[in-house]
Amino acid sequence: MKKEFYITTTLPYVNAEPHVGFASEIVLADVRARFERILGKEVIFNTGTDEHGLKIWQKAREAGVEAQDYVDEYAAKFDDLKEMLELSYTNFIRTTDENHKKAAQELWKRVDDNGYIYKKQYKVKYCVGCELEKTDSELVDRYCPLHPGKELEIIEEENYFFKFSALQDKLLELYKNNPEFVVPNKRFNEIKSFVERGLEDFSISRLKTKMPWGVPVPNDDDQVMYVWFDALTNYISTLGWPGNQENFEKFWGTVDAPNAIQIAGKDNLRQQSAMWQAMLLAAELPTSKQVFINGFIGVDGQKMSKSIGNVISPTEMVENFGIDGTRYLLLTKGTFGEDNDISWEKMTAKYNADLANGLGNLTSRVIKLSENLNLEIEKKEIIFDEASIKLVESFDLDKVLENIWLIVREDNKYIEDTKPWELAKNNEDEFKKVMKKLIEDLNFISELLIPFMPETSEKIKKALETKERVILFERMR
RNA sequence: CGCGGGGUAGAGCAGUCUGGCAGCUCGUCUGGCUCAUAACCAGGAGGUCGCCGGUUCGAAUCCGGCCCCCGCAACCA
Repeated sequence: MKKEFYITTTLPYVNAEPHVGFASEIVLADVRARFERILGKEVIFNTGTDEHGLKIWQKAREAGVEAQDYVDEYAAKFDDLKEMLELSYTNFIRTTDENHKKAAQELWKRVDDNGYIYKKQYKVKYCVGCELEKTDSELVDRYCPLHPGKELEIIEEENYFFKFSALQDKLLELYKNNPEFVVPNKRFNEIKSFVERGLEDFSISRLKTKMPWGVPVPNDDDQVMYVWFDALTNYISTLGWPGNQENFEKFWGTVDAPNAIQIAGKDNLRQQSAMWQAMLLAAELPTSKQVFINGFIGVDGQKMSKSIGNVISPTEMVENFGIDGTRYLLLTKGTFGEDNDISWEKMTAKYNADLANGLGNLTSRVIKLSENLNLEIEKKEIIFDEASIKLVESFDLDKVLENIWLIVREDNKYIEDTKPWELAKNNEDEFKKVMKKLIEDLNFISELLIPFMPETSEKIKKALETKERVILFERMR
């Protein structure tokens, strides 16, 4: 079995505060990364920030600051997530990093050398009122929603295009040869039918005079790369590609044995499982091994949005539930790949039931009962069984946690049945026997929790050692 | 006939691929317990599985039709 493991999240675009959907994505990746380390793999866990493009350029100008200063500030905010959610990522790539820009240019050259890039007239609709380009999807009734009735101008400019259409067969072959290339299956079906319907080439550059905030196109001073082409390259630039070929093959893999696991939200299905793979194929590089597509998070049945005012941020969650509480809630909010629904009310209920009353209270009970005992504990070596490993590999982490919580229930019942507080008074031997099982179970739980809730795992171990009472999760009103 | 997802107990969901007693968590009701974070344990109530039809010994599950809700519709992270 290969000893190296590679996983990457998508790179969030730095024009807003970190979104809880991204927090969920990166926590899932974190658990997987920690898990693979336990299995003895050398892990590269990549994340970072996507920092080029029109929106950022505009925002920086509005704020009256240099674009680089603007993205520096935001990139730091995203890097803060590491501490906030106790993440174990090894790489944090920024698309404004010099080595990344060079990699993006090299990828461009290879795609170009293989004949997949050409120049074409590109028509854009331009709203004079906003002084902005508008896409069809932004229009309402053929007009700009901010300036209804005002005819849009058609501007033509020459852009570079990527021959996405020429990669259709290769993509379909990739999908055919890898029946689990995209998970869950329904998303795989979606992208397959999208590709089968036929692909259109897309523009991958912008005129520098209009939008200079991007990676310069090789051998053309007038154009910069369109943000997607640049940003997607991060997954390999983070490995030192193209300079460090050895590292690249070790982690990203080879054409015969791809090794990269990607995780993304469903809004990224096309970009990650079709566009990016097509770019790799065009450059004759190995594709990803597997792309996991997560659903969206809604609040009380509604879309989470600023205009509705129901946004739940990861920062607020950590303030309320702590690091591991937040990790637990994000991991157990529902089935991977489905849209999940959250709310403060539901999260508080789950937090109280599972963490405070469940694991937390059990720990208190056991610690208190074992206060005056000195027992030899058998440390269990086995961490996860085959079934659990399978669940982790398909990101069904909620089910793994559910199984761990079965032990919590079982032990609560065991305490109820054996009444150790009575045994302590009249049956020393039996008391020791009962406590031995409970302590071993709790120790076992703490082992199992390492990838999911590293801090809690440590706290339980420490409590078992020192016999000092500990409130793992304060009950909420 | 644009593409896709969903409709299962008061709430949130699993189960549908591969047909076999309708399940989980929360809430609720009743009882028990006192080691523990007003925590814990047991038992109960609660569902025409969106609707109609078909296949089958048997359908939440397979097939056909319909209704309702929600995303996306390509260069938008």
